[in-house]
Amino acid sequence: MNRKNIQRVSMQSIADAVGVARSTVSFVLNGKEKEGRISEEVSLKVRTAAKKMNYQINEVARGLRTGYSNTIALVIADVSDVFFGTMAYHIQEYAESKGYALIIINTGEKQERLSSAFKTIINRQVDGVLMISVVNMEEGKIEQLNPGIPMVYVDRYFKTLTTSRVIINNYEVSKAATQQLVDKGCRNIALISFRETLMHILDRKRGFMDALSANNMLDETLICEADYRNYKEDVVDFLNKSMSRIDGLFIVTGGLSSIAIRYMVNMGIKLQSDVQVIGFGRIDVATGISIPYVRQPLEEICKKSFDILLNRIKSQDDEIVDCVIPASIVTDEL
Amino acid sequence: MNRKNIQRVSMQSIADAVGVARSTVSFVLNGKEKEGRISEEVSLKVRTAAKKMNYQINEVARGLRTGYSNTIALVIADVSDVFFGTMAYHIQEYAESKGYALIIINTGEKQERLSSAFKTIINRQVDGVLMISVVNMEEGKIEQLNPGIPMVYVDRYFKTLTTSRVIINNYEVSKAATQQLVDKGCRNIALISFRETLMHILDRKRGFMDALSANNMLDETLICEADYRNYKEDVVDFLNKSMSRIDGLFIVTGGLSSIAIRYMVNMGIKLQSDVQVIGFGRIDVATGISIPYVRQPLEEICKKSFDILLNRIKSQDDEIVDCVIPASIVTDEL
DNA sequence: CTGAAAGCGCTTACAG
DNA sequence: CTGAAAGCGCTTACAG
Repeated sequence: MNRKNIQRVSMQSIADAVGVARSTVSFVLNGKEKEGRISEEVSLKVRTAAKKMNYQINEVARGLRTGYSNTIALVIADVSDVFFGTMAYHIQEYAESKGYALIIINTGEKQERLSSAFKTIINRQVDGVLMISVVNMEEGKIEQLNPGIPMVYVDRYFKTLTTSRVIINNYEVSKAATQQLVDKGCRNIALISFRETLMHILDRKRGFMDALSANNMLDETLICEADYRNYKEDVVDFLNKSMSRIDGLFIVTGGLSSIAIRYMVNMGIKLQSDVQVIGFGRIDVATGISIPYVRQPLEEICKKSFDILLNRIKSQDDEIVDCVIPASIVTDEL
Repeated sequence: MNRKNIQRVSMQSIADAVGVARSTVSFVLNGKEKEGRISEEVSLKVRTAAKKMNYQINEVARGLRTGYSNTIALVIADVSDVFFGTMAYHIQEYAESKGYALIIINTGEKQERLSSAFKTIINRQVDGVLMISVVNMEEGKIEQLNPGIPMVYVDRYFKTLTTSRVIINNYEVSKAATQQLVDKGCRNIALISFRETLMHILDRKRGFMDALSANNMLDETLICEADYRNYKEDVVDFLNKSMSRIDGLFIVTGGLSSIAIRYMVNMGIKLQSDVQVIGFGRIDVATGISIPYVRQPLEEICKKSFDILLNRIKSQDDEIVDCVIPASIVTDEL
């Protein structure tokens, strides 16, 4: 049974109204008058009729015919997280401006949900995927999870996987941030990070360690690598144990920063005097003190990712683009 | 030019492999063996082949044929906001479990973007819309913006518009929250709200005012109605002017709470001793003090909204459902 | 019990 | 310069 309650105007109805073939309507409305060798006059008539009848193309029909749905998918752990949500926002805005709809798929960081995501993506003829992959992925499995359509990895990436990607200069900015703690006079600097196989986390850790090694200050007992399934407890445990020895703290993600700073505020620790902190991403915590952080240019990352993806979709070449966008260390006004 | 690089298995290829008509395949794979009067034996062969060949239905083709895309849209101000992002998360999860994909459309609270949203929705044969409408909508305009497909208003609603909706008990819970401030001994209780035509905001204000009137405590000069385009400044201005006179504060949204609490923390005001606060939505601010708030049961709201929408899509009846889900006042542990 | 056929609304190679 | 026709991958009323 077809959906009868919605009567839409099709190219055929315009063709009937104007008195031409529907192929003519299609050529005109797609701006291919040249290709169809349609006269100025007919062209104008079609346009006018289409506007008057308020024609809206049926993307589903076009999609079936052309193989392109003008839809892209964003695969993400959890849109309700500010970091991911902000990416989703920028991507949707930009995609819309380019005529694309955005399907969002949450994975909850679960590997098995990636394959169901790809099923959806294939079923719906999604044209391309912006992928923020899943935590602690087994290296071998990633390659298999290739839907065979254009895909760009955003923010997170894998060493062994050669796909286009857009990331920030994780190593360099982390090294600089750590050095900044040293420059402020910290001598016992801790790292709060994840136990992870994702490269961006490893790069941040490497930046931290190289900076401290260069200053002969590395103390491996001051490195906390939380388990992502249990990171709140892990961070709190670490701080309970080590806080008294720490005068500087580098934290590699926004989620971890929230936890650590909440803890310190609750414990009455004086931020930026008892202990200097630098986090990743704006600290969304009203401490009454401004805390420097690594600012990731999310809008730029999203637009760049989309551009690369779109180019890949349209040109069908298989060139792999590896784009690094520099992040900077900033301190917001209160 | 068709997309040749992806070779997918169609019902036809299964039909060829098994040696039946593709209509038979369709009946079997849709669980309509009865309707197509297909034998057990053929049915089994088809299923086995489909599994072996890893058949994935083409939803675009089915959509064109049936008129249903198995896609719903969430229209929202801004996914990067925690409140909206959390809704998006729950809706996507639930929709996926029911076989639906979720398209997200941000409006940025702009009226004109609603009509472009509806264009997308129509173009893509979206089956239904979960609508979190736009701020300060002109009443007359809402009715016109009807895409003619099933729609459920979520959280926000209009007085004059009769559509299905899922909301919380804004009036009652706000009255109770305000009364709670009175019970704690506050005598100069302020309201921070928006200058708005949306009913949920008006209801919250009404709850506040009725509670204070009943206690003979209403002071209209302690009501701040911020302009949403400029709400941060408006809130700060109000607090600058009135903070000294206030011992209780009721704040009607999470966004406003953030601003107000940040301000107070920065000014060194002692929360819950200098001034008692109750907000809407969890206070995402590490103050070292736990602040009570109105907890909106977002997952429940989202599921209920989706259920109502789905029912409307499937049954095609025009019954209007008006669902009120009770919110509660809670205080989280630190 | 099963298959051929029409049709959803497009696009585009082809014929005239 | 323009139109008839095929086909994208499905669903389903219909004929046998």
